[in-house]
Amino acid sequence: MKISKKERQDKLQLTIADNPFVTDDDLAKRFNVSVQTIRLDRMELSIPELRERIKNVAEQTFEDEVRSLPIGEVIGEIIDIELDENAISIFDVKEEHVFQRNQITRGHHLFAQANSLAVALIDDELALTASAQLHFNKPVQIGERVIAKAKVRRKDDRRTTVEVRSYVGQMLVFRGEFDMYRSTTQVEGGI
Amino acid sequence: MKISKKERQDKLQLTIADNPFVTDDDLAKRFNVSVQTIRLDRMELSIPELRERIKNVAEQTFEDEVRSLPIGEVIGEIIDIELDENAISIFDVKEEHVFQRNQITRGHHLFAQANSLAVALIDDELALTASAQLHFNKPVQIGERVIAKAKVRRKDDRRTTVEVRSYVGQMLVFRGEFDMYRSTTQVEGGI
DNA sequence: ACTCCTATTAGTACCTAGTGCTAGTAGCGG
DNA sequence: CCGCTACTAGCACTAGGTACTAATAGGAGT
Repeated sequence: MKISKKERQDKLQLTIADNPFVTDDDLAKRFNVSVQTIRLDRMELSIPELRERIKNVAEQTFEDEVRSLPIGEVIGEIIDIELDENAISIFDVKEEHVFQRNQITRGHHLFAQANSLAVALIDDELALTASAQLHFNKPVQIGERVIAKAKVRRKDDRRTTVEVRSYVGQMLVFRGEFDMYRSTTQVEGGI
Repeated sequence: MKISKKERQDKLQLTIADNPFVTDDDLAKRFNVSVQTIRLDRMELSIPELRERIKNVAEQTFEDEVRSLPIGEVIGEIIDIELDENAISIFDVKEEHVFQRNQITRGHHLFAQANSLAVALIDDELALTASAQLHFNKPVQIGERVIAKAKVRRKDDRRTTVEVRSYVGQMLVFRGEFDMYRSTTQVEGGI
């Protein structure tokens, strides 16, 4: 009971896509053909050998790691800061920051840029966000550069209120007001 | 100019951790020793061979993919969902989620968990956050498990309001109210 | 000085999962 | 019967190893 070449190659493609870890030998047994036939099939379909497939999978994740880990402590790049007064950071929206289906920046990246800028702005050992009001005014697309401008609005002995406005070009895309604890007095809440 | 065995093995470990794709040959040249020495080192340190290392990286991501892709783009893991009603997700706080200096979870991760849960809850093609009020009630430490519970509060023809409460054990650590756009009508703002 | 020990190097046979190449066969259409 | 496609078989070779044996250099201890 043999299946056609076309059919076998279709199934071969699906099988490898589903599990890149199968050897030619496995495939030969699965489809009741010789190893050589499998190799001819792979060649016709331009499917690389097992080791290359595995390496590709590994390299993908490795790149993702180096791309997302150096978040360091501030999201975006601070280009200007005067402690307890104001600060500016830029954040370039890349592929990993957007929803796949519509290429719109995921909200937590805009929040992260604004919030980490607010934290950096506080001239204190420890600054924690107690609460925040956020407004997402305009979707940000992949490839756009977001410039966040933070200003200290109010300050008393325990709290600081920071307002952050984020722009793409002249357009206000995000606005947030962050109520921040400072650490000199003992903290009872906040992040 | 030779370095000690101990020092070489320490550096070897770092080198491989940094880049699992190096061959014994590369390493031998880098440390000016023979390939055999590298192999003895790897054996003493129980470091598997190149192919195994690559395979491990690939298998990890492959597992991660099946685990995280079907859920799509949610931060944390959804354990229960009733569309347009309520949803629950869990998020385990690891090293990469905290401030280095105090081991407290960075706010945007709590926001991301809550916000992506709110997005997932909306039974619509496209859901964007328009605005949000956040309250960070208690710092979350590394190693803790955050359980976010989302409930739809109000719903009209264009907007849905979702409330998310996040707990560590019995303790409320975060509360957020998300005002969400739905896509059926054209969007004018929001993320 | 001689021995023991560790570190290192060298070399061989073998393994897997292949590539690249040549050659041969089976079945079918015209 | 010729030609074509599909398939199979075998050999040499490759990378990046494992597993093993053997040799050598240098120092510590006696």
